[in-house]
Amino acid sequence: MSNIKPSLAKGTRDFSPAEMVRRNYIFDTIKTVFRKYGYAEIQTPAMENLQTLTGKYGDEGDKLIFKILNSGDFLKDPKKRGFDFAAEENSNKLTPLISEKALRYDLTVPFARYVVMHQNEISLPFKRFQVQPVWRADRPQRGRYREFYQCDADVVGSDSLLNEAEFACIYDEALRTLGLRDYTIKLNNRKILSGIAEMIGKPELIIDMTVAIDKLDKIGLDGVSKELLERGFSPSDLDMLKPVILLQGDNTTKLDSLKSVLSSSETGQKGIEELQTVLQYIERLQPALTNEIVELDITLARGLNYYTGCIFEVKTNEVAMGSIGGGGRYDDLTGMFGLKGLTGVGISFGADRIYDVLEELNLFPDAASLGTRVLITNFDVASEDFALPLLSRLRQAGISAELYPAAAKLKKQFAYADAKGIPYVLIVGSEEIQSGKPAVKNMVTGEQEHRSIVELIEMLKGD
RNA sequence: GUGGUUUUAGCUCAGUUGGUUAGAGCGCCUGAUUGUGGUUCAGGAGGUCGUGGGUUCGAGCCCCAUAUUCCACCCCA
Repeated sequence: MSNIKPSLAKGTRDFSPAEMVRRNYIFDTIKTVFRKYGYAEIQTPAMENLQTLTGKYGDEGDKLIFKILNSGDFLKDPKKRGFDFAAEENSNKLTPLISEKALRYDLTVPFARYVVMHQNEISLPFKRFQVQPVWRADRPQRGRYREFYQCDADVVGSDSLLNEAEFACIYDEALRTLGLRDYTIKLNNRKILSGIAEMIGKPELIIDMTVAIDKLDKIGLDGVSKELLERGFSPSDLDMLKPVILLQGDNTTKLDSLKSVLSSSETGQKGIEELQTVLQYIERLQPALTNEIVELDITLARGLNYYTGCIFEVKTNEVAMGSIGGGGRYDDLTGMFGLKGLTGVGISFGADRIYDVLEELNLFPDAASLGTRVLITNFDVASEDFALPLLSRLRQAGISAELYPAAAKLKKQFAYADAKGIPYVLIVGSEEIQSGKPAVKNMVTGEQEHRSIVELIEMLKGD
């Protein structure tokens, strides 16, 4: 066995016990809110058939899918089919011959596959949530990993805009429960963007238009104008676009101005109506949300091309960080798997980014109450004999307890408790065994006193 | 995929134009304290300088390749 230096695969991370406590706190909070709104959890495999995933995320996305090499002699198949290694310029045509499986790239496409495969068992509307890792062969950066967790909630088979409104509430409730105080839930509608493109008379350039104006807060109006010109828009198009992009005021004001600007576009009007309905629903569900936190943002485009209606994006205003969540409606979610006419709408929380935000704002609750509550020190065989039944009694009472596994020096045992953040240490030496009252030391205050076992259990339970 | 950047002790980082034996803080271990952590004091261990080549009398420092970290694009959670 050669001496290999241990290292992590690029863009992946280990999670220590302390980190897991915090990550689970985030996951549990989000899951609890999902359940509260009627979403049920599912899981799908880490790997899917490559065919299931390719072509769903665009050319860029396909490149970022982690493929799994076939087992055995994976070159056998291309050889048998007469694959001409010398003639092919790149490996694209070889890929399907040597790889049949890939790691999931997101949770939405596997969910669509799930719905189609289980259509006879599920009843519509079907509301599911899913918290699992996804993998992307992207170049890692801060807040950007090759393995990261998505927390998705989607509903299929309901075109009601109540779903959209409830997602805004879910975002609000989860983020508020996690301790965030200043965040914005941005809302837009793909139909409005289509309407704008129609208005200019260049509906075919909608993707180019949205990609460019999505960058407004990043590169400013001048940057956006420059990019629009590069992408095939004329200066007169820009004159028509500018007032729309720079729309100011509260949500009602924005919608009113859009109504007149997009009066010629049926699609645009539809989008405005949808947003109005969503905002009305939110107002009745959670009046504090409207205008305070939910903000209509025409420049919000999001990369995914399959959104057809409402689009969400959530940003925190307390820390400089990319979006911590996003989502939207996609008509015909399952069409790619042969099940037509099913509409879906969903959102996603970026748990890894939320972690960074909570850490920066110091919002994680004290982890001390979650680990071992009490450590029993170990002197010798006699003290072990006394400690073992006590250990069981403590655990039966629901108290997380440990006996130090060796008769090490007390100094070492105390240092262990200290390093692990265990708040109480029991000392059971010969005196304590005789009296039946262990000494209990509070590691925070340093106080130490003798307690009967009954008193001890009461104290540790109540605390 | 494009351009830059980082890598030296367990961790965070110094290290002069290329020149003896590569340093600090924190952490770790031992003792002061045979029944007491966190504070204090004394002592100690720990480094193929990311990896592989090259230049040189001599390389942590210069050159090439490669991996890795972080950053800006592209894109995205």
